Amino acid sequence: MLTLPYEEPHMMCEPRFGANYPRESLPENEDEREDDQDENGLPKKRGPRKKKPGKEQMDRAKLRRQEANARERSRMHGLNAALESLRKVVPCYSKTQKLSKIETLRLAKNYIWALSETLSAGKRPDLLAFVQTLCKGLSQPTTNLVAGCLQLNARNFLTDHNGEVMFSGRSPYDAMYPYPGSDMNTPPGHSGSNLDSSAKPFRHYSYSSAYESYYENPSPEGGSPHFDSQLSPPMNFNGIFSLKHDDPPDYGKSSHYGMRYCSAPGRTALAHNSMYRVSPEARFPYDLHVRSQSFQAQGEVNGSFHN
DNA sequence: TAGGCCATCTGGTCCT
DNA sequence: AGGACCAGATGGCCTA
Repeated sequence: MLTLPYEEPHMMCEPRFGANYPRESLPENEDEREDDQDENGLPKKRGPRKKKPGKEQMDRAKLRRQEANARERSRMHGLNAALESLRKVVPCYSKTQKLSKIETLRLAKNYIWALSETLSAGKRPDLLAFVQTLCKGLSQPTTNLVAGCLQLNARNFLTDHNGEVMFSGRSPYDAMYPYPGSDMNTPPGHSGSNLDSSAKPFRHYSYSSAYESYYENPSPEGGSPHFDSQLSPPMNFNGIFSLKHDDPPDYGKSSHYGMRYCSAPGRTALAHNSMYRVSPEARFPYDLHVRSQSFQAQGEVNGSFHN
């Protein structure tokens, strides 16, 4: 049903008028419309003539419409807030380069799916498959973003001359985002940061701790992992590359891709299982071919999902 | 400049 | 009757 909107443009509280109707082309007053024709110029059907609303009803209708608009705005703001919180728990969160709404939903769906697959498989997942699942159906830029996260993180994932995984120190993001209530493995001089956190919007992703908790306490009695952080999903993959040896001098400059940071209060218990203090062979939840694999991840992901 | 994304307005529908 | 939810329409902003 097409009816004229209630408000005149000058009556609108909002700067913009919902422009379904080209108001300039409409008569100023509904009374001025041709009574014998409908909006298509066709003769109107006869019937009981509608009683014209009085001024009081019109005012009331205006008020109700304005209230409905305000409610709708508020509802959409709530929806956006929920979406923003969702952005924070999917990989590659950035304050500065936000995923679009649709991409956020897609990535979240893929993320849940990938994690579910991992859990149901009950074994260490394959990185590439995980990333491919993560990127399924995403746009090219978002795929690049996700794959870029991996690639950047992989720069900090080192192996020694035997091909063994080396863990050294904190990740740049540990330095950038001081871990609340924890100085675990904090080398002297690493507690602070000379980097402006506002310029490092991406959160550090941690995969291992939650994963370890899950697999080290397989029985329900053993207690489920404490994922009591609002912003931390149960499991994150990107963080597997967050291990650091040397900070690249251009770290954070050459790319804004980053890693998830599980730093919310309440994560301390998990942090004691952190990747930084475990043997990679014994604890690291991932296949250790990730280094070579990850460097081709972006291309393979792109190839897999965008052809 | 075209296209993508977004906020907003709006009327319709459903539910309480 | 009124609120929540939804989808369509439109214009603004930004970027390639």
